[in-house]
Amino acid sequence: MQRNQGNRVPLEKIDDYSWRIPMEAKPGMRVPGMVFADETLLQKMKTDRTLTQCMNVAHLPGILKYSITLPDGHEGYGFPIGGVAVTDFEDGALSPGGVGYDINCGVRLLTTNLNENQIKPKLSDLTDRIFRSVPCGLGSRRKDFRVSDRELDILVREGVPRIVEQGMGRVEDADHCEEQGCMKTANPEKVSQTAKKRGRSQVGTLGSGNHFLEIQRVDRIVDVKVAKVFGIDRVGQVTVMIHCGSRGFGHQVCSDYLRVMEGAVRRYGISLPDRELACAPGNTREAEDYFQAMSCAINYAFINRQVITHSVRESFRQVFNQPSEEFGLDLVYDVAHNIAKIEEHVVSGSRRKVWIHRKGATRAFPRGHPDVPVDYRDYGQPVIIPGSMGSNSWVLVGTEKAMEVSFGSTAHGAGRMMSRSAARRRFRGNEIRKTLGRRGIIVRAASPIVLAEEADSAYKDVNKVVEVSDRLGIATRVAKLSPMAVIKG
DNA sequence: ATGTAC
Repeated sequence: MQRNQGNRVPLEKIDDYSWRIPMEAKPGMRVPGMVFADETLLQKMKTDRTLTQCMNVAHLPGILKYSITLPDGHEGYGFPIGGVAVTDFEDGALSPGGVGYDINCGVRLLTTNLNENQIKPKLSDLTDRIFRSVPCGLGSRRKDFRVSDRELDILVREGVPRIVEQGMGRVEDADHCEEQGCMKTANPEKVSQTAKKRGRSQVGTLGSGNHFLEIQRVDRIVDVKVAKVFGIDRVGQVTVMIHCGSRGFGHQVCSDYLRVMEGAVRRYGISLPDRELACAPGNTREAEDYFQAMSCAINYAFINRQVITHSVRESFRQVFNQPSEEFGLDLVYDVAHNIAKIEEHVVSGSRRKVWIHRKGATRAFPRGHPDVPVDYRDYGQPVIIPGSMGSNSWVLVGTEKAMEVSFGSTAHGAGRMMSRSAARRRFRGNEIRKTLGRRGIIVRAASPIVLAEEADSAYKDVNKVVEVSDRLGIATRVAKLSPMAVIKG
């Protein structure tokens, strides 16, 4: 049963990949909506509340220019997943729903100097070893790495550099993370004890759902020059991709502050079309507290991916009996795709400080931007887009066009097409495993149910999503990756 | 996404 709510949302076609929802579509909209998609992806958005939610977001106090839905957009909590909302820094809204429950869910990519044929004899052993050392699945905990409340406070305040100091990484890793792996605005005093308790035993765990760890091969190089700068120089080269977030810690921070924001909505008399958009003006205590707590969760996800990276490097060392540096295993980049930050953008011709919410959206800053790591400054930031299980993933590069039309942002992945429950009814985990096996892909999963929920055909085609980004020019294609082994929650 | 619940 589909509600087809989106059919009632008026759309004006601007070009083949851009559609405007006019301000007149719904009373109370402060700006138009802007949907970046091709005809096919747009049709998919009409089967759920995506377009309605895009319109709802346009009601946020202080929202600027337009409410953006990206090609992978689908229905989420209040805001669509695959969306960008920018508000005025002084009195514009900051909203937990615009970030999502999995704060700083994100992706990092490691390159190796191995070719697929060199890794194949050891692939099964390597996958097993990683699967054993990185706990995955719902509620998974790390037995060999637990921290006290005091240590957790230090970790979430200091982020990746702290983990590196503890011997779980290389000094250069931090430079290849968004925010250098640490939001300086993190303040653990604003995080509840419940969140900390949940977080103590989950640093270095993968989680469940669409999270995964893959050993991949380079399938195709589109932009040879930029690929080389990112450390990708040949088809068949082996890479490792880690996709996960802030686990129970971030989830609890989101829940805690959604409640705070519901109070703020009443206190400041904010009128919204959906209570799931709960927010506070940026210059209030509530917004500041959320930002400081969310910054801790952002750092939590960064260190989570850093500790997992360490486990991957250790697994390579053990399986091949050589130091991991021998294989490269360099960090290309670590991107966040569920995050709110303070940035500067040009709006109506003038430069201003704003709150930016990227929910299921990847930053795509161009060459020359000071926030792009020095190693990539002349080319643009690496944009890493994970596919669904068994499908391709992509590396793109940020552009000036993204700064002009999407506040320096692009899509974040395939985006669901079928609900989890529908996928469970339609597919069997073991069948999915066999299908992947026939394609030569090794699968290790904590639960067969998750395999069914995450079946590739429950998702949109990531290649199409990436194609729209490339055609629009809001991040252009660099290299296509395909899985050799996949570890799932 | 998440110790499937105020």
